[in-house]
Amino acid sequence: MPTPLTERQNEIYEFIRRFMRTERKPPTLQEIGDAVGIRSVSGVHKQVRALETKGYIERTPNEARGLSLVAQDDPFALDDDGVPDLPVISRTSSDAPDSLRDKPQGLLAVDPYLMRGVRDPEACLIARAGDDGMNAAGLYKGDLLVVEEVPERAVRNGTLVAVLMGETLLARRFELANGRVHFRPADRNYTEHTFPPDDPGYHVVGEIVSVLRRVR
Amino acid sequence: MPTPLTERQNEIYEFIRRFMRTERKPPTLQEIGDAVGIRSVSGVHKQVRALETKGYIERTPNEARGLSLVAQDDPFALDDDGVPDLPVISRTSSDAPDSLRDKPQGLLAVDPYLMRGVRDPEACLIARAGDDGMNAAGLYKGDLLVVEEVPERAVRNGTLVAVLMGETLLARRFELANGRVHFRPADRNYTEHTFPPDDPGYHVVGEIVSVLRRVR
DNA sequence: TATATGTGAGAAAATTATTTCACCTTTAGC
DNA sequence: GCTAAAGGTGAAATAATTTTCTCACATATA
Repeated sequence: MPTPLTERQNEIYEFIRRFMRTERKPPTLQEIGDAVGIRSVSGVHKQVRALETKGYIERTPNEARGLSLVAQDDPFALDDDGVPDLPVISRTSSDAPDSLRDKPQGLLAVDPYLMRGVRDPEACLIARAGDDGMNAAGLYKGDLLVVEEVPERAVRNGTLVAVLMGETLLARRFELANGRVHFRPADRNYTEHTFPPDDPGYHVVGEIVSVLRRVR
Repeated sequence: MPTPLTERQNEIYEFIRRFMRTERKPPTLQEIGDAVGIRSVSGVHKQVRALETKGYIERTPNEARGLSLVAQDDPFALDDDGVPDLPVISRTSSDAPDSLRDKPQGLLAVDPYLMRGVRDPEACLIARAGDDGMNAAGLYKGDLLVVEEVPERAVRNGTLVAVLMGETLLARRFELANGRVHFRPADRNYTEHTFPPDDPGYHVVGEIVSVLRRVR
């Protein structure tokens, strides 16, 4: 995900997730404070606002328990009937790119119809688009991208891929030309990234299979 | 199985379940009242207390959103908690607009996360966008639109709607101005449609909740 | 006529979110 | 060593919300 959390912020974020899973509702500010040891609500309020601005939670003003996890951890534990649950992934600075699945933020059920052409459903995961560089191709920042993990050498030329640049995950068109790897945005305002193959500056997660987006 | 519920009580109980599934938190008394049509909180309070004494829910006194569902013997009561399958609809010339659900093309599982804000998941269906008039808003021809069926008078101004024009289903922005209904495309190359209300030339299916698209 | 059930207005009581002010620690820069 | 900025903590008061309570009325049924 975008900005990394401080140790304290992560402690609070983890508590919120645990609480929602067991209690089936979001905690209040003082419940958070009691749990992590902050005696004053305003202290909690500040922390929670930090989580919000960093994009980890969403809040509804003036509403009791008015917060929700952004990556939608599923506290209601869906159990499925043939519909695969894919892990929603995010990344913090300390994670290695190839251990993305280790701590999924949550699970999202995806109908097999939206995974047509996938060779291995087990290799699929969901990531959020980190910028608007592919708007002209119909992909927007925040979109949930269903991605099939594929080693870079197996990526077909010209396909849409999810690629990690540092800590942000981007959707781009993958092109290999003249021994160089190009990541092409659909929008002229965004710059194309070019690397020698296997440069540590990027990490191809896989090919984009489908897109899910909440409209309202 | 405990005491049976009256019709009204069941209506309220069902609302609570739907709400908790899509919003991931219990509703407040006024949210319940607004939804089922009880103008006074005390009225709702009484109803909710009845649900509690009959053993359908549990409550924590003085706590905001302090209610939780009690698992019933009936396995479907709490735990149809699976992923809802929505009908995918299309239209042929002979169908009446309001019988869309009668012959669904198929079913598609949609995670509740993609139905946030929906009042009634039962009223949701999936339709395909029939043209590229909303490309600039990120909707493309062939996209699967998750739509909450809503009577036209309940559509909020400025929302994205799915509307039938003859036999094609379009995504458009709905605007009611000067006693006329406007369907605005996002793209200048497409013409805006304007009608007097309830003109037979169009049929509003409902509000667009989310978008699903296969990329490859 | 009782009795049970459902509805509702209005206000009090309790909880919850927000704001204001202040202080402490760490870190980077000079 | 000093200073500024950023991150974290906390007390206290206010604002908004949510729950709870008190009263009343209407309808159906035994």
